[in-house]
Amino acid sequence: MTELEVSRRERKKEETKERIVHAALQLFRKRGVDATTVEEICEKADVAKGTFFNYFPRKEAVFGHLSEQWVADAEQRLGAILAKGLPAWHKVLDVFIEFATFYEEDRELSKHMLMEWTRCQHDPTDETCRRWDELGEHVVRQLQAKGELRRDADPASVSQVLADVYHSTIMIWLEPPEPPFPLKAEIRKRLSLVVEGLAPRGKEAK
Amino acid sequence: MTELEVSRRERKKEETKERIVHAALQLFRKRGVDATTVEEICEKADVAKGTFFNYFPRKEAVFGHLSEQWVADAEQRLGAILAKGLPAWHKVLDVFIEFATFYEEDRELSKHMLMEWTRCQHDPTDETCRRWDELGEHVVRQLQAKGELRRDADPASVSQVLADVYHSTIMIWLEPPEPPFPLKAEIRKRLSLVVEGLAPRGKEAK
DNA sequence: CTTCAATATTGACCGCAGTCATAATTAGAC
DNA sequence: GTCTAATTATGACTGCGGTCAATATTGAAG
Repeated sequence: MTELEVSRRERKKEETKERIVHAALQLFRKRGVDATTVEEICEKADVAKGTFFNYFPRKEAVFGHLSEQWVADAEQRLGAILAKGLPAWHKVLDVFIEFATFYEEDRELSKHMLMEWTRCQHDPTDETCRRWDELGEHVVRQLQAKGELRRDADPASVSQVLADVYHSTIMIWLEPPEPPFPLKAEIRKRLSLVVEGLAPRGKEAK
Repeated sequence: MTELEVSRRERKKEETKERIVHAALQLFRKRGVDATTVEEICEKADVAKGTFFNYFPRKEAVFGHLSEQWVADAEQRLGAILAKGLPAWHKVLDVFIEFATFYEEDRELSKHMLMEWTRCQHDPTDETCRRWDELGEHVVRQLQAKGELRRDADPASVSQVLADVYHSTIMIWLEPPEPPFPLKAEIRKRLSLVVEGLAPRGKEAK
């Protein structure tokens, strides 16, 4: 078992993980996250309870699997946009707006997903979040290079600020029983606010 | 029992609540939040376990008590600053910077406090958070009136963006084993970034 | 095929957050 | 004082997340 192709073990492992994720998401959607027990998930995935915790440290950690795909997709798209030499900020913004479609589909699920994301956000060992950070910094640096963002601002700070504003806008939108405002418009508004700047300009300044 | 002064009942209630909060915080600090059980808290506060949940819906809800004082203090100080007719943004910033001192003192505790805050943030029935929102909007409107912020920006959005950036900067600072950067400097940097604006100015713009 | 170390699975078990039916206090009415 | 309704306290109990020691499976080496 020294080949490049994955061993049977690896395949089975992947497959089991996939089964668990599928079962979990299905139940989460139907019954809600809190009302779903790990045992129910395991029953549906046909594994023992202990097995679940071999794959995920917490019940909610299954969301991490979604985040992975998420980030991979973002890397893909943003990379493509930046590769062209054109002004890119609006295109970048559009990608994030489009991602928001997912949140609009199942608000309950999205809430828990974002909470899990927040939880992992600052864990230095979380691979997915670190990739997200890398990506953000990369994008900001590129935008700076194109002259679309102030060059004197620290890329890490800027990208974190933008990501925080993005996520917290969604969180605010998710919590109340009914959506309080059109999500995508508000995201556009707030991110633009940060990028365009808040301080008064030219003649408006006193 | 129709007087203005609080009844014995009210007093006892307040006192019990206070006892529980004190016991909880003391144990949280010593043993850590997760390692402290509700029963331990109750033993120390000399009440039964059920009583705890008469006062707080969750173990972590005791932090809400701190948030109350917090917000009251902020209302006080920011009100005073805005009452003077002078330019106020830097003073406002200073208040938040000063508040950060608390977080620097007990990082473990602060982490849980902020998580609890985040949890309540979007609950429309949470009195404390609603007051915080009010305060934020009020401050932004005042700053707009003084010409220190763009007047065309929605006060609610702006204040939420600033609050989010503030809190998430602290969260990032709190999570790793050791502080990754000087907290206060970073808060100043990021909030200024938002307020001063990110887009390139004048000759730097292409 | 047998052996063996590494890896994966299992489910009985534990600890604790949170509930709830019952009991005790309170404060006012009479 | 007694009675009563409303409020507050209580702790036995439940359900579930998460652990872990025991068991089974795997794959390679001999």
